Amino acid sequence: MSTEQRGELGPRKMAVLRAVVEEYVRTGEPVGSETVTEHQSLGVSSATIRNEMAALEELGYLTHPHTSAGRAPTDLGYRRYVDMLPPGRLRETQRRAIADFFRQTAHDMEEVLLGATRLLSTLTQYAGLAVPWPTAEDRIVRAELIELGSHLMLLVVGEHGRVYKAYAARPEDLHPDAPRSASEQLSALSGLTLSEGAERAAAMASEGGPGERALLALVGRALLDVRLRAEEEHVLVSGAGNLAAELASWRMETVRRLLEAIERESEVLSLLRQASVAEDLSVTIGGEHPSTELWDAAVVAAPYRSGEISLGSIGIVGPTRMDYLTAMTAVRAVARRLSDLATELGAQQ
Amino acid sequence: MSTEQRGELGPRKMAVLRAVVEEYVRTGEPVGSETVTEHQSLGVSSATIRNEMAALEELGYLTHPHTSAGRAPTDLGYRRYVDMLPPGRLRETQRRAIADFFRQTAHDMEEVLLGATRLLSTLTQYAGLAVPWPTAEDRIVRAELIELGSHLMLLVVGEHGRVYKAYAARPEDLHPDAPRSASEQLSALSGLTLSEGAERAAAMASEGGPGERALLALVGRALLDVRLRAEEEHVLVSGAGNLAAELASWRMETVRRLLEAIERESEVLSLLRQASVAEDLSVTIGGEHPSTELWDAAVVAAPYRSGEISLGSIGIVGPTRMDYLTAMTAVRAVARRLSDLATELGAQQ
DNA sequence: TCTAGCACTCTGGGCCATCGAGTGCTAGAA
DNA sequence: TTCTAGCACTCGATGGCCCAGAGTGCTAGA
Repeated sequence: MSTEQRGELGPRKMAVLRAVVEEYVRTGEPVGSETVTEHQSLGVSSATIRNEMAALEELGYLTHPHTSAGRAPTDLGYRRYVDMLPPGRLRETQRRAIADFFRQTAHDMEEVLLGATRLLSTLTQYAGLAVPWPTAEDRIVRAELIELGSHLMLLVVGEHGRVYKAYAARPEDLHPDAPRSASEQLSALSGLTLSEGAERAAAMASEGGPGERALLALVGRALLDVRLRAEEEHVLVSGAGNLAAELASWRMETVRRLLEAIERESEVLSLLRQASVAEDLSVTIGGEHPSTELWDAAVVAAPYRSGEISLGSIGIVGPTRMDYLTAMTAVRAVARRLSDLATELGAQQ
Repeated sequence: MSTEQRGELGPRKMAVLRAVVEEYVRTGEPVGSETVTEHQSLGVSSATIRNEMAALEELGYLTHPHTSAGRAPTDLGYRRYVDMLPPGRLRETQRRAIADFFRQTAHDMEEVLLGATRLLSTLTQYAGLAVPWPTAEDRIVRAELIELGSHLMLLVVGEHGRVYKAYAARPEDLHPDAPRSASEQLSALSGLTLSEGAERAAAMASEGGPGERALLALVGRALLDVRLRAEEEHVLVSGAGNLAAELASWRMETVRRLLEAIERESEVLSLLRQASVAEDLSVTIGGEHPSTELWDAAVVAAPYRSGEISLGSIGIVGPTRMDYLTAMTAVRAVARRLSDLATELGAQQ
């Protein structure tokens, strides 16, 4: 059994594949054997390269738009390329952009995340994405009931400064002191998770005095509502316009479907969720995506963590014809800095 | 001086202009005199229409891509068309979509707004926009200091349930009771605007005991910070993908620049800010926009109010070749419902 | 003032020849 | 065995050409 059949390419085939991918990404034109010989210093003639390219095509890594055209990578070719890619280094300007961003950043993780997607979209010229995992089991630091005219607002502050709100109509027969006394009782919820808090409030309602009973029951329901909404995930996006830019090669319809898929969130969400279990980077390319909307796109994502706990994923979407090296390097760097920040904040809090 | 020179078109010219616009919007093809005669029942021949069209071109309402092509509206032509357009009626499905949305809506205005842009984008197939005006003069309902590990968080609740956060490092020598006692003092800020609150906190700092002094000064600074950030405006967008869809006629570059301009916010912001002073609808078309990015786009926007106070603007962006009647009707209807909701909430609170 | 008729103009599409990039193959060199 | 030089071949892209058709502008007459 030859090494090729076992899926291991010889070093020269690798070099050729790499040259084709990089040249194709650069120019967008199918790459001919001549170009590869000029570009790479392999010390072999174009005829040899041609043979190698034919072999790579046979193996499914390259295609041929038509007989007399050069080769372009298939999704599988990109995959192979990505898998062999050694970690890259950031350009100085990029390094500085990242450092600047994390130097002047706020404490609010959600805000930082949005900024980080923007950072990624300018670093890579693709669209930046982020998904913070939902925090259904966030712990309550404070909970209180606030009167706003004819409504009551339940305000809950979670462990990391996250704020949750829920509204309810103010009961008709509310005693003026009731919100205050209920709020005092709510201090008992500190340290509980949202779900535990909801249960506890319900329990307190069945024990409490008649005046508080109604209010506490209401708080219990509101907390359940908060917990439900805290479970919802959503994707932060920046630089969607870049997708229309870089992708002059795409048809308008493709761009539309991609933008729609991103806005609909679900596809991207499940993708980034997968990324979060990955150790490091996760790259998915074209046909590897389950849904057709993303068949012309590639997603590079990485989890960010506080210590060992995965908090979410951050990454980019772009065309399959992507500068993977730059994209991967940038995503990796940003994810790492984000993890550092989250760990630092988490450890302190 | 003829009526035409005074800028008033005869009724037949109006009818022709209208027919050309609507046919062009429908098909995207330049419209010939024959088509207009078939389509409209004006009872005149195509030759007469040709004369009218030539006159309309002379007046700058129509153009001619080339000699043997039909006419397409200019920006000025669209403007004229929009100005003469009688208010339209919603289709039953649209009416229902709007009613459904406002029936099941939450109390949180920001959340409702985002939903409303989504609603508009599905109603019109263009991109939905909204800008809530900043609330630098929001009044403080509650302000408190919360300990989060090594940080302190200042949490401020505004009049309409808006929540503001600011973080500060926890002073080294903080007395365990200090945050609590400071929080108690902060109840004195209720009813003040954010700026007044900042001043007041600073004043309290200079009067208070040595333990509280530092904390209150910190609160004053944090409130200033909150106020600054509350002044920032930003645009909510939904359905950006629609822009790539409807606009198959556009070049990719145009779409990109438009999407970028939207994401950059500033252009759109100033546009919607103008809309907010308008009584009712404001429509800006193509070259009427100051910045070139929007020269192929039209924006339909309307303010929404609580009582007499303008709270922000909501609207859509699409191509100049837009179904203005549908767009205007939808924006008007949604803005009205939004005003009703805001008024209702505002009156209660 | 409107209409019928007609000559004129211009674009878009189909067709064709040409060009050239790039291939695949074969035969010979290393 | 592996590589290379050479060469015939393929096929899309490009540009010229022509024609049909849509739509105009104008003129003369109702």
